Amino acid sequence: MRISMAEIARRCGVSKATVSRALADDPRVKPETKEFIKAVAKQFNYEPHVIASNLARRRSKIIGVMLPDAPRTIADPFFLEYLNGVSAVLFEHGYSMLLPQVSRDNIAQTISSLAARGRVDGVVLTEPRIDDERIVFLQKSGVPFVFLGCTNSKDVAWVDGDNEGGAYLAVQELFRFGHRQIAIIIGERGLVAAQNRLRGYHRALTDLGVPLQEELIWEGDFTREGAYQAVRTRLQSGGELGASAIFASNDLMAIGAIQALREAGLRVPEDVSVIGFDGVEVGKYLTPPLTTVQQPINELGRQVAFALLEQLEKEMGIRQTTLPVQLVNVGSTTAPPKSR
Amino acid sequence: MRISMAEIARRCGVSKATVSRALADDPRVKPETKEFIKAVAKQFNYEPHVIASNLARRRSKIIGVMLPDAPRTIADPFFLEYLNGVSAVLFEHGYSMLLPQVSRDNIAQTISSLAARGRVDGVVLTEPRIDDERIVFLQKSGVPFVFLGCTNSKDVAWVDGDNEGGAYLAVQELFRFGHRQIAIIIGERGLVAAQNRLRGYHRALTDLGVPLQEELIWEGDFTREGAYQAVRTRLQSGGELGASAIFASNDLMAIGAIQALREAGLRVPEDVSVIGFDGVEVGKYLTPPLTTVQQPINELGRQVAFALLEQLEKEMGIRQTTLPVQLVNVGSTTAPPKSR
DNA sequence: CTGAAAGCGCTAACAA
DNA sequence: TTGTTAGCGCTTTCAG
Repeated sequence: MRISMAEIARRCGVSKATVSRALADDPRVKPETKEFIKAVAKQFNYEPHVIASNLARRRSKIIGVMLPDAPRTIADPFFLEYLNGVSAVLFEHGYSMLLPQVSRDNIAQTISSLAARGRVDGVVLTEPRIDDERIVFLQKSGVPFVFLGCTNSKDVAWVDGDNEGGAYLAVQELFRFGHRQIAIIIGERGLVAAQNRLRGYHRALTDLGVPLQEELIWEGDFTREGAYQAVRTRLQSGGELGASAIFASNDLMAIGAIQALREAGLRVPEDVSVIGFDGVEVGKYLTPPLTTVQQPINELGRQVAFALLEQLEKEMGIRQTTLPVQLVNVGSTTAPPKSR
Repeated sequence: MRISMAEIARRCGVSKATVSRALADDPRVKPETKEFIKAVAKQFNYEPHVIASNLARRRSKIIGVMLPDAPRTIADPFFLEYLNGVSAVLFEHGYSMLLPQVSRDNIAQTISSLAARGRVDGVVLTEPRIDDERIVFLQKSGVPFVFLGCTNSKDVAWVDGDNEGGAYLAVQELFRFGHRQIAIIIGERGLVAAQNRLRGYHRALTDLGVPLQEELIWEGDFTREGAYQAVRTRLQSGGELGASAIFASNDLMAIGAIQALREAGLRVPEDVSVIGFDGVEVGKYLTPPLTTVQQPINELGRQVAFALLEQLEKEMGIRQTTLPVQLVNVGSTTAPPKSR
């Protein structure tokens, strides 16, 4: 227990109110008094009690940050880079992050205790699902919130990379290389992002005049293991992949796919081309580096934070932002199809 | 603004105190009253105001978590896995995490505002430096704290992997493969972990009767770029590496080293063997998977949290724990030296 | 420019 | 078993 504001006030011969104002640089305090108080505070190493201050102010200066469930989070470097962007902006503005533990089956409870009065000033969420139930809870609670990833609900703030456009780019690039049998490993159905990337794939093929083939749409769940299994199964059963190129809906799945291909003796990109989505650091560590649709991951985090702060501090309306994506490392894990 | 405890009390025709007790399951409250109050609270969707409650209780139920500076954090997947372990345990016990932004030059300020009365109940820190100045600040502040990584100060709680032993294992394994020219890429000098891994390297060579060679100790900083440059420089200047095997003090550096080697046309492990340290997920994604000294990363996080909770809740003394490490993927990026 | 006083919403003696 | 009474440490009207 260290010194309190009351104590400082006593030692300065002024009231608590004056100390409070002086430390907040309120212009109504006489300069000399202010200097004096500040000096005394420094001398005693006074630090205001944030909790009490927040209680009086009716705010917490804490933002709740919801990441996907544990298994995804730990495996996906995307979220670390994202988190870094979020936290950088939040801290610049004096906010701290609260990372609650969430599991799929107690969403309602997590949300409501997170959004409980006074606990957090706002919430940022990731990976909206189609008709995400969290949205209802949050709107009811009245706590401002922003999603990383576009939602299909109106009146919800979000920031997202151009999922559909990115997928389109990837498929187009594979087509340019000469591929006509292009498979997609989709992400967990139910996630808006997975849906949009699939839509980009569809649109590209249609525009390019390539007939859609249901058997080239492979189920994945955004994890490396999922994609690994998806590819492995195909190679084991038929022996033939049926595709000369694979567009994986995220980098982790691209990595899993590549592993499965190599284990089966297939070379990347000589035998099969692979493109990922996200542009995580890890992709650069591979040999060769992963060809992928790069999202500005860190910037996504920053923008999410900004969007929330605008709601909190500037009382601006909700904002929906899409950031551009770009293809990187073209020709690294991509090449023309093997001629027969 | 939702309903308050006073309001619930009024509606139940009891005092705030009784409501408070009822909701805390205090046995002194008559069962019927308790049930009734709980029912009313539920009906109104009452959530206690955590901040106020904590103010009254003189605790925050928040733990400050200090990670290394931003550039390291973002690049090193180790910390995400670690963080997951920490947070899991903390949340099981009702604590939240606060991740402050830290930079090397405002450590004093960060620590003191973090440890300021009431803000956090305890702090967990990573990567102790030799004679770490944070320790002094923390001890002065009186806030309980635990380090991930052993310190050279007495009376400090910490949890660590067996750095020296792990390094010893790695070198021993390379020796078994027949290597005699074993280089080490060390971590940032000043970090206790870097020092201990180097010590293990020394001890192993000495025990194995291999003469120490200063020119086989390469400077690194625990980043991929640092190790990449370290290896690259060597290959460019002399052309000869001077080593048939490399022990990198962490996985990220092993990855950087491998990149530099491959760019120079050297194969891993046929031409040069590489062993890392940590056992991060990413290592498994490489082709071939990285041979490394695996630490129980998630468990390290859990133990750090437990050690702190013991101090907080059980008033147990400080605890120092070392967890075992093990070599994994032997023969993956390691092989006998090339015969000439 | 400064102070007094009234809370913020809850907990915890101490009484009853 | 319950209520009363003080706070927790700070901010913020409202007077002066």
